[in-house]
Amino acid sequence: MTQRNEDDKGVYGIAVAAEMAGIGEQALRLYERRGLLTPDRTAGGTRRYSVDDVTILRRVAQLLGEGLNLAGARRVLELEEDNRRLEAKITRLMRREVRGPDRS
DNA sequence: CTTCTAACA
DNA sequence: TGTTAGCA
Repeated sequence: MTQRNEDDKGVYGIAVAAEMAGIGEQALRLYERRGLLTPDRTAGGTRRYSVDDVTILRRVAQLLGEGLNLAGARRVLELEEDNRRLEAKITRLMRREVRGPDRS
Protein backbone atom coordinates (compact mmCIF):
# COMPACT_ATOMS: atom_id res chain seq x y z
CA MET A 1 0.00 0.00 0.00
CA THR A 2 3.05 2.13 0.21
CA GLN A 3 2.84 4.57 -2.60
CA ARG A 4 5.55 4.78 -5.15
CA ASN A 5 8.04 7.54 -5.35
CA GLU A 6 8.64 9.29 -8.65
CA ASP A 7 12.18 7.97 -8.81
CA ASP A 8 10.97 4.40 -8.40
CA LYS A 9 9.08 4.44 -11.68
CA GLY A 10 10.79 3.05 -14.72
CA VAL A 11 11.34 5.54 -17.48
CA TYR A 12 14.52 4.59 -19.32
CA GLY A 13 15.03 1.86 -21.87
CA ILE A 14 17.91 -0.53 -21.33
CA ALA A 15 20.16 1.26 -23.80
CA VAL A 16 19.71 4.58 -21.99
CA ALA A 17 20.13 3.04 -18.53
CA ALA A 18 23.26 1.22 -19.65
CA GLU A 19 24.72 4.41 -21.04
CA MET A 20 23.91 6.33 -17.84
CA ALA A 21 25.48 3.69 -15.62
CA GLY A 22 28.39 3.02 -17.91
CA ILE A 23 27.60 -0.70 -18.12
CA GLY A 24 26.83 -2.90 -21.10
CA GLU A 25 23.27 -3.93 -21.84
CA GLN A 26 24.01 -7.64 -21.51
CA ALA A 27 25.48 -7.04 -18.08
CA LEU A 28 22.31 -5.22 -17.02
CA ARG A 29 20.22 -8.19 -18.07
CA LEU A 30 22.55 -10.49 -16.14
CA TYR A 31 22.29 -8.36 -13.00
CA GLU A 32 18.54 -8.64 -13.16
CA ARG A 33 18.68 -12.40 -13.55
CA ARG A 34 21.02 -12.57 -10.56
CA GLY A 35 18.58 -10.56 -8.47
CA LEU A 36 20.61 -7.38 -8.05
CA LEU A 37 17.71 -5.27 -9.28
CA THR A 38 14.26 -5.66 -10.74
CA PRO A 39 13.38 -2.98 -13.28
CA ASP A 40 9.78 -2.46 -14.31
CA ARG A 41 8.44 -4.10 -17.43
CA THR A 42 6.10 -2.68 -19.99
CA ALA A 43 3.06 -4.67 -21.02
CA GLY A 44 5.11 -5.83 -23.98
CA GLY A 45 7.92 -7.04 -21.75
CA THR A 46 10.58 -4.41 -22.30
CA ARG A 47 12.53 -3.23 -19.26
CA ARG A 48 11.93 0.21 -17.85
CA TYR A 49 14.72 1.43 -15.55
CA SER A 50 13.99 4.04 -12.90
CA VAL A 51 16.27 6.77 -11.57
CA ASP A 52 16.77 4.61 -8.48
CA ASP A 53 17.66 1.65 -10.69
CA VAL A 54 20.41 3.66 -12.33
CA THR A 55 21.67 4.65 -8.88
CA ILE A 56 21.77 0.98 -7.92
CA LEU A 57 23.62 0.15 -11.12
CA ARG A 58 26.27 2.72 -10.33
CA ARG A 59 26.60 1.24 -6.84
CA VAL A 60 26.98 -2.23 -8.34
CA ALA A 61 29.76 -1.02 -10.62
CA GLN A 62 31.48 0.47 -7.58
CA LEU A 63 31.19 -2.75 -5.56
CA LEU A 64 32.42 -4.89 -8.44
CA GLY A 65 35.35 -2.56 -8.83
CA GLU A 66 36.19 -3.13 -5.19
CA GLY A 67 36.52 -6.83 -5.88
CA LEU A 68 33.11 -8.20 -4.93
CA ASN A 69 31.40 -10.70 -7.18
CA LEU A 70 27.73 -10.43 -8.13
CA ALA A 71 26.59 -12.51 -5.17
CA GLY A 72 28.54 -10.27 -2.81
CA ALA A 73 27.23 -7.11 -4.42
CA ARG A 74 23.73 -8.43 -4.08
CA ARG A 75 24.29 -9.03 -0.36
CA VAL A 76 25.60 -5.52 0.13
CA LEU A 77 22.62 -4.03 -1.68
CA GLU A 78 20.26 -6.02 0.52
CA LEU A 79 22.00 -4.97 3.71
CA GLU A 80 22.11 -1.34 2.64
CA GLU A 81 18.42 -1.40 1.95
CA ASP A 82 17.78 -2.92 5.36
CA ASN A 83 19.87 -0.19 6.92
CA ARG A 84 17.93 2.52 5.16
CA ARG A 85 14.69 1.08 6.52
CA LEU A 86 16.10 0.84 10.04
CA GLU A 87 17.44 4.36 9.85
CA ALA A 88 14.05 5.64 8.76
CA LYS A 89 12.44 3.79 11.62
CA ILE A 90 14.83 5.29 14.13
CA THR A 91 14.00 8.72 12.78
CA ARG A 92 10.30 8.06 13.28
CA LEU A 93 10.88 6.83 16.82
CA MET A 94 13.02 9.84 17.69
CA ARG A 95 10.37 12.21 16.39
CA ARG A 96 7.77 10.45 18.52
CA GLU A 97 9.96 10.68 21.59
CA VAL A 98 10.24 14.44 21.26
CA ARG A 99 6.66 15.46 20.68
CA GLY A 100 4.75 12.45 21.95
CA PRO A 101 3.05 9.51 20.23
CA ASP A 102 -0.57 10.70 20.32
CA ARG A 103 -0.97 13.71 18.15
CA SER A 104 -3.44 14.21 15.37
C1' DC B 1 13.58 -4.58 -27.79
C1' DT B 2 13.89 -9.94 -26.06
C1' DT B 3 16.31 -14.64 -24.65
C1' DC B 4 19.84 -17.75 -25.67
C1' DT B 5 24.48 -19.52 -26.84
C1' DA B 6 29.31 -19.54 -27.09
C1' DA B 7 33.89 -17.56 -26.67
C1' DC B 8 37.12 -15.26 -23.78
C1' DA B 9 39.94 -13.46 -19.64
C1' DT C 1 33.09 -15.84 -12.61
C1' DG C 2 31.57 -12.10 -15.44
C1' DT C 3 31.57 -9.76 -19.97
C1' DT C 4 30.69 -9.54 -24.68
C1' DA C 5 29.19 -10.57 -29.46
C1' DG C 6 26.10 -12.71 -32.46
C1' DC C 7 21.83 -14.95 -33.44
C1' DA C 8 16.73 -15.68 -33.86
